[in-house]
Amino acid sequence: MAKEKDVTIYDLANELNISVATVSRALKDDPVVSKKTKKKIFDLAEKMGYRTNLFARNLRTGATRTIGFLVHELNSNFINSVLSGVEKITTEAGYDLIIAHSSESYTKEAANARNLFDKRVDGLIASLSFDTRSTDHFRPFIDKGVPVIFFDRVEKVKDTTVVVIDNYKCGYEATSHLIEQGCKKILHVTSSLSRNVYAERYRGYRDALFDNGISLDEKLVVVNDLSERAGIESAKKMMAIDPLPDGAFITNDFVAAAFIKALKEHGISVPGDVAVVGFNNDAIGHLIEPTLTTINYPGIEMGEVAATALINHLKGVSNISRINTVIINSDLIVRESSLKKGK
Amino acid sequence: MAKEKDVTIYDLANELNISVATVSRALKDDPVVSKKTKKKIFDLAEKMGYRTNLFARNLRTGATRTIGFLVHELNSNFINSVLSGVEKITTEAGYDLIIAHSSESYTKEAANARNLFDKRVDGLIASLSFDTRSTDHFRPFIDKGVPVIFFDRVEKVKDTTVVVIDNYKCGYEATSHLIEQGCKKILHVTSSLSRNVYAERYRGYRDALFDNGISLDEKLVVVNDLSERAGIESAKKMMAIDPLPDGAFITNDFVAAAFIKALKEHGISVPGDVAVVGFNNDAIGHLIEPTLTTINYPGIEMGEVAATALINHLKGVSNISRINTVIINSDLIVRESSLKKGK
DNA sequence: ATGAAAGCGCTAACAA
DNA sequence: TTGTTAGCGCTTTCAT
Repeated sequence: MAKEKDVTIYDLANELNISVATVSRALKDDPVVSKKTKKKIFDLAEKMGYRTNLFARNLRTGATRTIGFLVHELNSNFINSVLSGVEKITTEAGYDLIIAHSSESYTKEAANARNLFDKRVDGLIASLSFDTRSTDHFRPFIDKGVPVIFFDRVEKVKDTTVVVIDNYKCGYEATSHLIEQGCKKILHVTSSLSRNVYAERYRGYRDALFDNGISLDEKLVVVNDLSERAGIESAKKMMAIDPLPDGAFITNDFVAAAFIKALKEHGISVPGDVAVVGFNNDAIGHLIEPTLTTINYPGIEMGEVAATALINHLKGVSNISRINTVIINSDLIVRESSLKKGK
Repeated sequence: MAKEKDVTIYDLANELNISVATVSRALKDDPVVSKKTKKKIFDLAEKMGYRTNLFARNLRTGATRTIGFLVHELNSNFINSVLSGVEKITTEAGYDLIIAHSSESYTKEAANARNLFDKRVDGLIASLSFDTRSTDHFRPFIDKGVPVIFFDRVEKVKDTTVVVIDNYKCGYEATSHLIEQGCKKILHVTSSLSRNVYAERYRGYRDALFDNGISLDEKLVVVNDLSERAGIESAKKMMAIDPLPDGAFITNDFVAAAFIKALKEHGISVPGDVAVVGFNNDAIGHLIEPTLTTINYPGIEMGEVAATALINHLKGVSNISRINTVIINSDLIVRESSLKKGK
C-alpha cells in the first residue's frame, strides 16, 4: 500500500482557486467567511479526505488542547473512576487526554512528566506514585504557567491546586467504628506513610485510638504495597501476634479481600474473631463474604471537580492559583465484615 | 507566573555562535559533529533548559514515534494486562503510547480512531467495542499504510493482523469440563454474539453439548453486558427455569462472581447445585467463595506479541502484512466452583 | 566538520 | 469578505 500524500489546505485552495487563508478560516468555522464558500470548502475537504495537520497547527498556535493525566496505576477501580470523571469534562470542553502511568515508580513518573511536558499539554492532572521523593519534575510546568492539579496522592507545591478527601477524618471514622464494635486491639494495614493519603489515615487511626484510651502499638501498623500478596502477608503477620488483634483497618479493599480470605483459610472468623474495615468502596467489597465495610471514595466526582477546575482556568473563567485545596465528601459504608454487635 | 519563552535551537546556536544545523545534528547525536561541539551544545542545552519541540520535528519528519492503543474499556484486568505488555515493548523501542477508550460505544470508537489518525500515530493496536458494526473507521489507516493490529475482539480486515486466543477451543473445554462433572443442563451467560470472542465461545459451547449428546436449548443462552448487574440478572433468569440448570459457563469472571453471589443469597449452592466456569482468570476468581474455575487468558503475553509485531514492522525487520493471525495459548484453570465430583 | 537556506502545514496580522 | 505573507522550530540537502 503506497503512502498517499496528505491533503493540505493548499490543495483545497488550489482546487477552488481561493487563498489558503480563506480555507483556514472556513475550516475553523470563522463567521467572517461566507456560507457559500464554506460549503464549497467543506464539501471538497470531505471529498479529498482532508485532515488537519495538528502538528502544524500546534506549532503555529502553541496550544495543543490536550490535558495530561499522570497517575501511578491504571488497574485500580478508583483511578478508573477518576479518569472517567475527568474524561467526561474534558471531552465536553473539546480537550484531548494523554494518559501516562508510572507503575508506582518515581523514575517513571519523572520521565512521564518530562514527556507530557514535551508534548506541550495545556494542563496536567496528577496523582503521585508510591516512592515519589521530590516534585521537581513538576517545576517546568509551573514555571511555564501550565496549570497542575493533584488529586488523591498529593503534595503541596506552590501554585498548584489539590483535590482530596479528608483522609484524616476517614481514618478516624473507620477506627472509631471498629472501637464501637468492641475492638480493643486494631491492626492497621497501609502503604507508604510518606504519601499524604496513608499518613493522614494513619493519623486518624492513631487519634481515634488515643481518644478512646487505647494506646498505640507500632507493631500493629503494617506497611506494604497494594497487592494481593500484601493482604496475605499482613494476615500471616497478624496471626503471629498473641493475643490476636480483634479488628483491622486496611486502607485498600483489594488488600482487605485477600486479607480476609487468608484469615478464613486459617479458621479465623470475620467479623467474629476479627472485624475488618477496608477503603475505596470497590466492587469486590460486596462480592466477597462477608461483604466488606469500607470508606466510599467518590472517584468520578473527584475527577469531575479536578477537570472542571482545570478547564475553567484554561478558559480564563476562574483562576486556579487562588484555590489551594478542594475537599470532596466521603463516608463510611457499613457492611458485614465489621459488625460484631449485630445490627 | 509569566509564561517564559521556550528555548529553541536558534537560542543555542546564537549563544554559541554556530549554526542551527550543527545544533540540530548534535542533538540527535549525529556522528558527524565533533565531540567538542557536541559537549558545548549539550551543556548549554541543559543549562538553558532546552526541550525539543516535537510538533516542529513531527511536522518536518512526518513520523511521530507514537502508537495508538484503542480499546473498549480501561477498567478491566484483561485490558490492563494487555496494556502493560504493550507498554513494555513500545517503551523499550522508544515509542510513545496514546490511549483511547470507547466505553463500548461504536460512535466513540470511530471518533477516537479519527482522532488518533489526526494525531498521526505510526501504528495502531485495537480491540473493538460491543456494538461496532463496521470497520470503515480503520480504512484511513490502512489506506495510508499505517499498520493496524487487532487483539481479542477482532474483525478480519484486509491488510491487518489479529492476535487472539482460540476462543472456540476455550468454550469447548469449559463446557466439556462441566459435562465431565456431570452437568446435563448448562446455562451460557455471554455478551454480544456479533463479537468474534463471544461468537466463538458460543460455538465451542454448542459443539461440546452436541458431541456429548446434549441438545442445545436457546433459552439457556443469556446475552448481556459485562456488568455486575448482568450477573445478578442472569442468576434471576436461571432461577426461574424449571428444572434448575446444573451448570453455568459465564464468559467473564466478574459477571460470574456476581452470579454466584446472587445464587448463594437464594440458597443455591455452588458447585453443589450449579457448577460454574468463568473466563479471564481475574484476581477476583480466587478471592470469592467458592474459588472460581476459569479460563486463563494471558493478557500480558498478548500485548507483548501484538506490540512486538507492530514494532518489528515499523522498523522494517519483518512485514506484518504477511501475518494474518497469531494465536496465543490459553487454558482451563480448575478451582472449586465447578467441582461436583470432588478432586 | 560546519553553514545557509528551503520548506513541513498551518494561523493571523495586515492589506485590499 | 478575501488574499498576501511572515513565521512557528525543526530537519536536511547542498555547499563550503
